[in-house]
Amino acid sequence: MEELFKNIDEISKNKILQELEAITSKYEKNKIIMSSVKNDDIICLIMSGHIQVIKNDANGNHIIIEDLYEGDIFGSISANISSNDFEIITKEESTVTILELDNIYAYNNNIDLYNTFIKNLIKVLYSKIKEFNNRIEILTNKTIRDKLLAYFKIMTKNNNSRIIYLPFNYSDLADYLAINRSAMAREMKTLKDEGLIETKGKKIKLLYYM
Amino acid sequence: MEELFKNIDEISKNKILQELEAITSKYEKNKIIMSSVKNDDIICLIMSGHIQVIKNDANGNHIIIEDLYEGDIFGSISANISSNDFEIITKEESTVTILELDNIYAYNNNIDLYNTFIKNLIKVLYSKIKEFNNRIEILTNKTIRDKLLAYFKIMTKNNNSRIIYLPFNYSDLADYLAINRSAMAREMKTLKDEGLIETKGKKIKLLYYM
DNA sequence: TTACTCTTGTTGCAATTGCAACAAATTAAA
DNA sequence: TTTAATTTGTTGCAATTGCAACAAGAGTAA
Repeated sequence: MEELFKNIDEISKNKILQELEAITSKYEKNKIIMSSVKNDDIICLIMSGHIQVIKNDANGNHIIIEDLYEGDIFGSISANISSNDFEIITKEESTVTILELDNIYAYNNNIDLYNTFIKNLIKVLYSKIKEFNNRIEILTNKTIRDKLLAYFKIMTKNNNSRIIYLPFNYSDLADYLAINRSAMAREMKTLKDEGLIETKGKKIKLLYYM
Repeated sequence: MEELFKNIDEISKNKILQELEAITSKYEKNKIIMSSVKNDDIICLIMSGHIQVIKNDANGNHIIIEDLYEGDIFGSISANISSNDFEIITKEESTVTILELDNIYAYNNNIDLYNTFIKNLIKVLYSKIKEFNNRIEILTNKTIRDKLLAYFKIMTKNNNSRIIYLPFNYSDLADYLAINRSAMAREMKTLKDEGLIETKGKKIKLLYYM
């Protein structure tokens, strides 16, 4: 079960969702999600599936802002997601639940249950912040090489292993790092030639010390 | 009063801080803050002053990760802040309070007070996420021009005005956008020459429609 | 197997950016 | 006010990156 409902049984979970007037929707693969919620301050929780938040800019760049799986959240959070050039796309059939923050604040029944839920929510928000911090650390590097190395470093730290299994293909990785795919491929080759990494498909082995 | 203690009077605030075993420290201007807290999951709240989280990389780049004022939070949040190349620097004399998440979870007295505090905390975390989302939107642009325009767009949205007062100098702005200062100055000149903006010191007036 | 689609590797070239260095302007301090 | 320190503007040049185009490879479905 997702982190947000940790230590909460199925019945209580449904009760909370109902009392918070949560809206759950199911989407087929490769569909663009449109929110019908007017309120800006919402939390969208992925109950199942795989979703990406994408930014398409005027130059035809296709950037992966977030790559999300079960238990992850995203928001209208970015006041920007409502903007034209953002898209939320299902990469697999997915189920999404939308919670309005105002309802969460207003909620007052069932103190014990509420407390558990709220604490879980804080954990979820906190880890989102951590994740974004990592993302920012990567993106603030000026060169492609440094972005790649920063990405490797964070993956290594998260998985406690010097062998990285990319969660997406190289084209998507470039979109995630906001760099040009072929320029990235060129730099990957340099890293290999210098003996810093070895790759086999989506498996990358780091050969240097950090 | 900061958002975190909204609707909480001074006495109750101190009570909460005490019960959460919060540690408050005061720092002179231009000091590097070192945390003595071992725990990774902490929330550092700026009670007063001005603080920057800085990343210095091997190439001598000096990046402003966060620019923070009273009421803002930062964390060891980035698992990276403990890392060598991160620095937390006071730009003015500042007071910082460190809260451990575990203590917040464990807290159980005084339900009403706790509830108010927790809801405030959720708001604070949520707005941090929004802020980071904006930051990521800016940083994922490939060109300096697009980074500047994205920055202007967000500033315009936040302040609901097409006149922007930069919160820092141009050198720091470049560090914040993770771009080279002189290359940024060059691009600013181009924007001016094209009649898209007018500047006077730290005041920037947008002349185009979005 | 064959045909088709999607992903990856590679390359030359143009555009953008970083870097360094210095002058001009502004701000702060004595 | 005078001096010193910091910030801003500018430029040429080198390095990096984006872009486009295409070949090679991998994966899928018929």
